[in-house]
Formats: sequence, C-alpha cells, structure tokens
Amino acid sequence: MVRTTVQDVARAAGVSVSTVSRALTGGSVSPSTREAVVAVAHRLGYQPNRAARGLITGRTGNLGLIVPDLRNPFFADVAKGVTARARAVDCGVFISDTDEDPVAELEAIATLRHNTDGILLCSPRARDAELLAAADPENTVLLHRRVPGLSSVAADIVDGTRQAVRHLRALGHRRIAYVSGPEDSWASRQRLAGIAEFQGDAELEILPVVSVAPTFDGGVLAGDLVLASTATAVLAYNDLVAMGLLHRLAARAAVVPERLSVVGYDDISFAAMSHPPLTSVAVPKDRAGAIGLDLLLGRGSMTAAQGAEVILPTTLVVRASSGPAG
Amino acid sequence: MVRTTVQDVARAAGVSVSTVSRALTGGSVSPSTREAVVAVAHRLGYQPNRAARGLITGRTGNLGLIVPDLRNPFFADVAKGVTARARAVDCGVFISDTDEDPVAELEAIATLRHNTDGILLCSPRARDAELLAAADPENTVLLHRRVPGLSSVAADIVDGTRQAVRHLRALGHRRIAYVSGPEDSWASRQRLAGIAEFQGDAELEILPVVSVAPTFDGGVLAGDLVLASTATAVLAYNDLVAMGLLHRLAARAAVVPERLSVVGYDDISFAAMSHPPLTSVAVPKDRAGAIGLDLLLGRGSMTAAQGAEVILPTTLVVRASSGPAG
DNA sequence: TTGAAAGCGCTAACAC
DNA sequence: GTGTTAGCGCTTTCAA
Repeated sequence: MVRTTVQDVARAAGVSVSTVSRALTGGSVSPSTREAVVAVAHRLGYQPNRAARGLITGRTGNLGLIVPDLRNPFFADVAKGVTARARAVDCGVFISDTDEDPVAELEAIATLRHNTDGILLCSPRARDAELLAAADPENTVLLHRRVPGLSSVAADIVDGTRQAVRHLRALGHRRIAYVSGPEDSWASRQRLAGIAEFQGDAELEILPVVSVAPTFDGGVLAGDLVLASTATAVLAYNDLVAMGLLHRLAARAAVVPERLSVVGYDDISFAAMSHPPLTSVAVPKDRAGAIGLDLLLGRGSMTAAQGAEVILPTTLVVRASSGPAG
Repeated sequence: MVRTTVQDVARAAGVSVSTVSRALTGGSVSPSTREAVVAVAHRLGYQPNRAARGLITGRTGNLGLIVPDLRNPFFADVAKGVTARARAVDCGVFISDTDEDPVAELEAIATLRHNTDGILLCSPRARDAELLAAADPENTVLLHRRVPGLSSVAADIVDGTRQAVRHLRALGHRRIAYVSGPEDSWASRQRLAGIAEFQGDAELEILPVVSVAPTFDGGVLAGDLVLASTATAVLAYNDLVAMGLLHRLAARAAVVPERLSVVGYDDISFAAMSHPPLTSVAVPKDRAGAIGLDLLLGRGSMTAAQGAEVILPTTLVVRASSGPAG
C-alpha cells in the first residue's frame, strides 16, 4: 500500500508542499495554482493522512460514539443519525458497543477521549459520578440521558409519557397498567416522573405492574401479570416490551385493542410492523444523533463546551393497538 | 485537554523517551526500569497517541467497517460481531453507513483504506469491477458477498435456500412462490441459484412471483400477488419481506400457515417476534463479522492477503409460520 | 541496556 | 502568493 503523500503531489505539480497543503485545505493560493494542485492530487489519488494532520492540528477529524447495544433498533437509529451527519461534514466515527456493560463503557471513554475530537455517549449505563469523572465536559455530549455538568441531547420523555396516558384516558380507560423497565435507569425514572403527574387524577388509576428487562421476553413475562390485573390498557417501558406483551396476549387469546390496549415507547421501525401495529411514543432518534454531533463539532449556534441541554419533543403515534375501553 | 506524552513520562521517570517507548511496547529494557516506567506512566494517566504511533509504525490499530444500512437488523448484527471482537483485541472500528449508495460506498473505501489497517466491506452494493478497482486485496475482507480476487466471509446461501425448499416440500407443498429481491444483487443471485436446483423436480413447481424491494413494504406488496397465485407456500427474499407478507396476509384474513406457509431468510431477531413466529434460514451474522476481523488482522490461521474464501453454514429455523400443505 | 537523533506525513509560522 | 523550515508524539535505527 504505497500511499501518495503531499511530497508526491508537490513534485508532480511543480510546487512546494506547503502550497499543496494550502491549496487542499483552503489557504490563500492563486486560483490557477489551486486548480492545478487539485487536479494533480486527484489524478494521483491523493488522500491526506488524517493521523499526520491530527498530530499537528490537534484535531483528528474523528469522533467516538458509544452505545450499549447496536442490535437494539433504538441505538441503531441513533447511530444512523450520527453517521449520516458525519458523512456530510467529512468526519470519521468510531463506534464502540459496550454490550450494556458500564465498565466497558468507562474504558471506551478513556480510550476514545484521547484519540478523537469528542465523544457522543448514548444512553450510558454508568452512574452520574462515574461519567463525570471519566468524561471531558468540553468534548462530550450525552445522548438520551442528562447528567448535570455535561452537555446533552434528550427527548422530552415526561411529556411523551403524559401524551400516552392522556390518549388512553381519552379512550375511556380508567385503569392503566404501567410495565416498568430497569428501575435505576435514567430513562425509567423519567417515565415514572411522567406517570407520577397523574397520581392526583381521581378518575384514573395507574397500576404499576412490575419491572422487567427492557426486552421482548420482558414483555412476554409482563403479559400474564397484566391480564391478571384489572387494567384495560397497558403502557410499556418500550416497544420491545410492548411487542412481547402483544405476543403473549395473542397467545392467551386476549384481543388487542378490544380486551386490552397497548402503547409502546420509542417508535422503533418494527413498531409499525407488529400485529396489530403498535401505538407508540415517537422519540427523535437519528435527529438526536445528528444534533449531538453538531454540538460536539460546534457547528450550530451552541457548542458542547457551553454545557447545552437540548430537549427534543416527543409525539404519540396512534396505531391499531390502542382503542376505546371495552 | 492536556495529554501526557512520552516526554512527560520520561522526565518523571528519569529516563529517555526511547526507554519509555521500549518499556511500554515490549522492547528490551531491564525489568526494574520497565517496572518504574510503567508505574510512572500509570500514575500520570498516560495514554499513547495512536495517531503519532501510527505515523511511524504504519499501522493505525483501527479498521473500517462499511455497511449499507445500520438500521437493517442484519447489518446491525454484523456490526455487533465486529465491534465485540475488536474490543477483545483492542482495535478501533470506524463504521461507515453508506445508505445503500454505491457511490458513497466507493468513497468510504477510498477514505478508509488510507486511514485504517484494513476494511471490512459488508454486502457492498457496488459492482465487482468497481470494488476490485477501489479496494486493496491485501487489506480488504468482504462480508456476505464474494468477488473473485478478494477475501470473503459469506454464508452458504445456496444451501440455505435448498433447506428452505426441502422443508416446504416435506410439508407437502407442491407449488412454492419465491418473492425475489433486487435482481442484480449478489445475495439475490445466490438465492436464485438455490432455487434453480429444483427446476427438474417433477413434483415441485417454483413460481417466481415478483422482484420487490427487500423491505417490509416490499413484502406487503408481494402479499396480494402471492394470494392471487396458486402457491400454498412462499419463500421470501428476507425476513423483512416475509414480515410484510405476514402483515398483508393477516389483513386479508389469509391464515398462516393454514392457508399459506411463509419462510423468511436471515433469521433476524425480530423473526422470532412476528405473528406467527417466522420460519427462517439462519445466517451467521455476528460470527461472520468476527471472523472477517480475524482474517483482516491475520489472527487466525489465514490472512486476508491469501485471498481466503470462508463459507459459513446456514441452518433453517422452523417456527410457526410454516406448516403442512392444506 | 540505554540515549541521541532521525524521521513518519502533515500544517503553520515565518520569510521572501 | 509561494517556499523553507520547524515541529506534532511517537518508534526505531544507531552508537555508546
């Protein structure tokens, strides 16, 4: 792999290396020279060595994205948003999948912070204090999580939960079961905060069913518990759980939404493909990723260094899994 | 972000930079010196600058993974396999999502081949000749695609197709519809090759229905066409198409598998969550990624440079969407 | 075994 | 507007 260097381009174009550098990075060069250099560079298939450039500029042109699990469509969507935007601004993206392990997460932060211009930390599993200790506030943006002292881009989960409950109440449901996820997670606490707003509502009863794994299997497990309750509707921690619920309810011949309405959270693409199609709270996933990247690179009006806290709106998407109370 | 350099460590340890370098990378140093240097490095939180190291060693310690669409669970699974293995061998992974665009793909290859130690090219959309022109055979491994002249790790699609058809034949089906994907793709041609084996089978008729987009919507579209045919079973291009089929068949009150058996391909995680759970040809996805990485890094018995062609077995996973012919 | 010094490919002062 | 030169942080000859 013999790579062409600035030297080669300079020689071929009959100019100095600095002229080549300037011509290619937008320094002051005469139009004609620039044109010639660009042509030669292109002809030689010249690709600047990012490592060398980074060594001197102090910027690598790369950033890191850390996610708990790429297999989870939610994170895949976030990653898609990041990579798409990165491609547009010609920025490389290191992706680290931590397998839901907080320790791996902290290690990834330690490695990436020295080899990238910044880190996008999506739904980290580590605790606030650990994150604060490991991350550089100047070059870190949290995605779908908020920690005081760090910049973040997150969805308005409380409002999304509110919309979901109001939707069910408007359909005449008076007893709604809430299937919770991992209780110590930030996302879970946010949902609970939304639920809590209805505590004083005399005509509504929220039945906390159980805390399950935020997976299809977790939903299957919750299915029987919900059927054993007096609820006429269920709000699930996320779409995966909702799909598990749907599966178990179908197996027990409980027709959705006649017998029970089901509402999910996140609106992953598969929510629309379930049977019946799932009503779900849509969370901007790819958009959060793109905005986080802009924040990191200081491309928008705000920068990560300012400790920005971006909150994106959520919207309830009504499909066939929710209907009038029977 | 003031990073500690070898200089700092050398000064603090009272030795020269070269000694520090040797102590940390396994050169010949006296045990006592090494111990002291390592201690100081650790105390100072020293993290070697990969860019600077790469500049001189010629190896970056990173590799690139190019996929058409991270949102597609198939590719997310492959990516997961790659990143998991990469973490184990302490290797960074650049992920580039090309959005199914062959041009973006070629650009990604051009950028990454100069800034990584190698490229993992998953199910590329570009043509053989373009790939051969853009990629360096020494440092490129194809995943789920074969191109003469390049190393690859792919599943035995022909055999998987064979298993699916035999399964349906064994269930008594005599007219099987095949819903094809993008006709010019490698994966599609492989499936067709598997189908072709049954041309001479007197007791079996394969009805080519149509070529659709390899998506849920493509499957929905194919649903009506399949119902209009005489087929009693359908083999779909992939699970997404199969799920679209399932959806449309349910909407038209065609019960699966009584009225029609449906078999998908790939066995993505959602195949087990569909209604009814989908019979599908399982393809090693994460394993292909991990093996590809080893090939690239020359960690196994083979290396990419040798032009290895690894073929992984496929297995039919029978679930509720396929049953006896009515 | 250790240190001094020469770069890897590139950009940014600084001269011209 | 263009060329010369000094490094960025690191590894690796080459001497000692």
